[in-house]
Amino acid sequence: MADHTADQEAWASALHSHGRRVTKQRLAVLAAVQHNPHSPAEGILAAARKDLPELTAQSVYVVLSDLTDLQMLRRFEPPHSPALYETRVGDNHHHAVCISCGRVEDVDCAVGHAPCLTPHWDEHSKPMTIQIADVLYQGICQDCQAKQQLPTQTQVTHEIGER
Amino acid sequence: MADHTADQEAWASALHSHGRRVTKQRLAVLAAVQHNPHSPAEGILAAARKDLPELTAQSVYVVLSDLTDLQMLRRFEPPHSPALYETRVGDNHHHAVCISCGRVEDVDCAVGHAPCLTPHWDEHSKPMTIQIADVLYQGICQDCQAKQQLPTQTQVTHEIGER
DNA sequence: GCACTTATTATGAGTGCTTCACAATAAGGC
DNA sequence: GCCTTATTGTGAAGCACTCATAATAAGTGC
Repeated sequence: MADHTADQEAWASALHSHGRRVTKQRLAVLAAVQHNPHSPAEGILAAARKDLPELTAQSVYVVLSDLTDLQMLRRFEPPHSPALYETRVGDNHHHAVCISCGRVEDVDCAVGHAPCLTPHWDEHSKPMTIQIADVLYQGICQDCQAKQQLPTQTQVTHEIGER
Repeated sequence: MADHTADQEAWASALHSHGRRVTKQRLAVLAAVQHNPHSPAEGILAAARKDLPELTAQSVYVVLSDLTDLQMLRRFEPPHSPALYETRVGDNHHHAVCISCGRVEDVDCAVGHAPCLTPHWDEHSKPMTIQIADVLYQGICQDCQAKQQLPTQTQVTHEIGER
């Protein structure tokens, strides 16, 4: 696995290069996102508080937004879910979400750089200059598929569900 | 353009076939979405109230959710924006949003049926059975591009902006 | 056409996620 | 170590949406 100290130093220099101060709150948030990819703000807060109990939810929101703007974090908003954050940035990868349990998996970008797809404009629309193409895959994960096979009486489908 | 009466009759029979009653509220919402594609619930409410002033916001939310579940409407959730609705369903088309003004354009599906893309799973992730691939294109529309050329002193960029 | 049953809508309050305004704190340059 | 200003904490507010319940009206049978 990655070396904690190395991560911290890399983050510190990245923060410096963006003119940001290196605070324990920012480092705690970055470490929490690193170790809990695809987590919502609330989950980041809980994880970061293990190292820094006095951290507040509002600080987490501020830090997450700022670091996302700086491209040090990436925000991802699945339908019917709060925003999720990850440290994997700059590779334009995509996401697959399970419509049954909400689990998120990374999917490599087929092309490897943005935009990875070129739109086919229909005749009535005005073309835009595309910068990014985000692909959201929706399906059923292996675990949920297995659960759906068994239950004849039990019927324990969707834990979070699509609502 | 489309014939209003024909639309109404088509919607009425579709509602019947789903076991729903044909109410003026549902027809007003459908007509409002038809004439204002990519509008949020609030916009649908405003449009529908021109025909049906006593319609309430809560009813619009209920009707939109129900019709979306029935696949008579499609819901689309751009980042930092409330959900948008459209009557174009069943063709798995995609969307392009302008990051400057928020304008939305339809983009035909590259392949024409869902899923239109097959993910390349990275070695650490557990593959899912994919049912839908939604592509979200983000870029700058022609109008905003034109605005960004001119202003040297004026600097009137982003009206809604990415925040 | 008229009453009746039940889906649908209106009313009003409430929830989750996120942001805002301002005061308290602390990072980094001198 | 001190000072300036970014950053964080505190408390409240906002938006989009949902929930619970009562009032209304669509569609059915007579």
